Amino acid sequence: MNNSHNIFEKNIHDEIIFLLSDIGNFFNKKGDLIAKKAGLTTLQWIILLNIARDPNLPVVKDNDMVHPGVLASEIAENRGVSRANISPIISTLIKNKYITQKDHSTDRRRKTLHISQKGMNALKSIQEERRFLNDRLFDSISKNNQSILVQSLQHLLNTVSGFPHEEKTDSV
Amino acid sequence: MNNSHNIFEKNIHDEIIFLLSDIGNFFNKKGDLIAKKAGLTTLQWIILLNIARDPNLPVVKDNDMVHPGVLASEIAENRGVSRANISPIISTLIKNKYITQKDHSTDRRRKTLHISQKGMNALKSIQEERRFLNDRLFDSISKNNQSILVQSLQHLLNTVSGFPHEEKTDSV
DNA sequence: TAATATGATTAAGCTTCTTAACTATTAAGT
DNA sequence: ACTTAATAGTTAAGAAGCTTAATCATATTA
Repeated sequence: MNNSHNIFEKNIHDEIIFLLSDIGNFFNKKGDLIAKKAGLTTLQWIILLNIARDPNLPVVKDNDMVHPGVLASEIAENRGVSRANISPIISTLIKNKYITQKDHSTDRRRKTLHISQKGMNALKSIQEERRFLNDRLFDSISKNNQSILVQSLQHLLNTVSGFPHEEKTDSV
Repeated sequence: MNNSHNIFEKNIHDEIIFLLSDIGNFFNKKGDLIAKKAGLTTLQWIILLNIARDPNLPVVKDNDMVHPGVLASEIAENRGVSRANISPIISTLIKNKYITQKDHSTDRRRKTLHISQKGMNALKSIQEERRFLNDRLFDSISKNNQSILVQSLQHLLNTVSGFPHEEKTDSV
């Protein structure tokens, strides 16, 4: 085997990053297939989950106490994408009756988003299939390692996204 | 707080999936910024790493013993994407002298890909910046948890990608 | 030899994402 | 109070990554 051109060292950090990138890509593609059965694209589905406040989503902020419903800008912030990216998808979801839009009570720039019964039904049908696949996926990873996984991933996401100013972080 | 519309249960598997998806997306975007400094898109960079055989990439197959260099179809398989997706990017990389292409010794359908000095230099400059960021990123995750992370992620990737026929898998 | 499979490419089109420009409304500064 | 800033949302134009289908050349197999 000729490895003379291989200047790279084995490095566990790089390895983890590449694994995360590949797995993320895979789930985004696989999500496509499942969501498509309910007539949604992956993004539409994720946005719908945000509006329905799925408790398993990594959430930056939950303003349910401040106002009922969800703002497009809050979804964009949670997803780490631009508002411009969310906007046309919201329009489609409204047009297809998965969600409704209301005027904010005091701030007329804002429009709050609310999931409809049809949207809820779509999420439920997707959820069933997902739950089945996911549970099988984690079958052979121990409970203990699953909880280490969650902690480490939350820590990584917090570090790379919203909180670059954090000086002290808990070790995991 | 009004949670009457929240029919979803807290579920660690869903939580992990969403975290993986978000983190994957983030790294793909962040990779963009770093790769761009070397004049590459994320995909170009990943493909270049495949051709240079970075040992940290999750690899399905390494055919270095079968033939020197890398085939476009091997890269597509490793990345889990179609050959059609890879093709124009290979052309660009050749045009920009990051890689070279040679005829396969015995099979004239095949074209083997080889990284050039310019390609190697680009990878080195990207690598430096990445190494610095990555090491900081994992600062507060213990060595032990890092190795659990690698094992679990490898297991997940193997399960979801190439090996759906596997009946028995090692517990991690 | 004929049918089939493999490797690579091209064309057309979809989804996700971006930045920039725009409107409307609210908040802040002086 | 009045001008300036920031915030919420939309739209337009375009880049990147992906797909399937069609095509061509070469290899394999039956």
